[in-house]
Amino acid sequence: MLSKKTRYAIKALVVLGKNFGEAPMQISKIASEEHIPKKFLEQILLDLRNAGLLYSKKGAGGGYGLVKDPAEIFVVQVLRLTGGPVALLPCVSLNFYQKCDECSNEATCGVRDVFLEVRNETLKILSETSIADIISREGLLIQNTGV
Amino acid sequence: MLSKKTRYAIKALVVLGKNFGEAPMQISKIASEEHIPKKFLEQILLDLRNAGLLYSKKGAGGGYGLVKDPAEIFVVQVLRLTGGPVALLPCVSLNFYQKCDECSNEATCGVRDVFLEVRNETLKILSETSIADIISREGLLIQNTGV
DNA sequence: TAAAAGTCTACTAAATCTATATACTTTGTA
DNA sequence: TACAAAGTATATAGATTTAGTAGACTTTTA
Repeated sequence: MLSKKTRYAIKALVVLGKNFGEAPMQISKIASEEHIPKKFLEQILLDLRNAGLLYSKKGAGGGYGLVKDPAEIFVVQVLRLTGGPVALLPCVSLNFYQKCDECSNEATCGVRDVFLEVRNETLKILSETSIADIISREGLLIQNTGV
Repeated sequence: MLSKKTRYAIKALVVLGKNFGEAPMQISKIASEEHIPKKFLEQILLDLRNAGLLYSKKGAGGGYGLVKDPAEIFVVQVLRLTGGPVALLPCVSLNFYQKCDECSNEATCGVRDVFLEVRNETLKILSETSIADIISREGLLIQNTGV
């Protein structure tokens, strides 16, 4: 399961993606629109800023904005920045690798092999899907459900 | 990430799968072979037994064994029995569904839509892969790595 | 110069996970 | 029949992680 942190980060980026090109957006606006605790969101946006995904502007009229086009920000990046490993086992994680301490031989572990396959499929989707894709999917879903 | 519980469960089933058709196998043997804390493994095997995957035999010469052929036990079942949801978001989980409390409209949520896709791919793999498959993969890996 | 808005660090409460402890029941066999 | 082997059941402790809160500080604009 993704942590709340990761989920909030994605949601915030989607909102900022819709706002791309406009004036920066305040934390409190994002927080209230997306029902995210403001203080928690502050920390998350700061992380994303320090990672170079967002710019920020202090003072009156300040806020946050995307540095890059939402089509160039991929979901997998957000997971990694917010500490959510893609893999289901530490021994198949690219960025959060750890040896399974109960496993005697990684190279011949059948369990690992299965979860390697899962990771590859997951990674494929998440590294091909951008914030812009999420936004356009929402458009399609709204059409299809007639909401 | 899968919990230790889930990982130990899969490992234990693989060992029992290799032993299928033989006399029941003791907890302590499985525990020492797979480097799993014995007391913890006891609980896990008991769960798997109560779920109908294993039979047990008390007393001297007792132990655990698979009820069904390892080819008929799928990884997805083990995840579910040991509380490891397949989905990365509660709102796309089939067996552990929960509404995202920050989400206003599930039907048109683009984030959800992406993780629905991830879940589908993951589910496909895990519900097609059996304990027997894991065992035969190990055989292949041993050949390929020349160990 | 006051208000708006982000920055930074620390802290806490709750939940969950992992593991251990203890006492009990059943079964086989010497 | 008694003892040892082995599973059953429940409780609990310790560690870690997660989610969220608090508060004091800095920058910017009007």
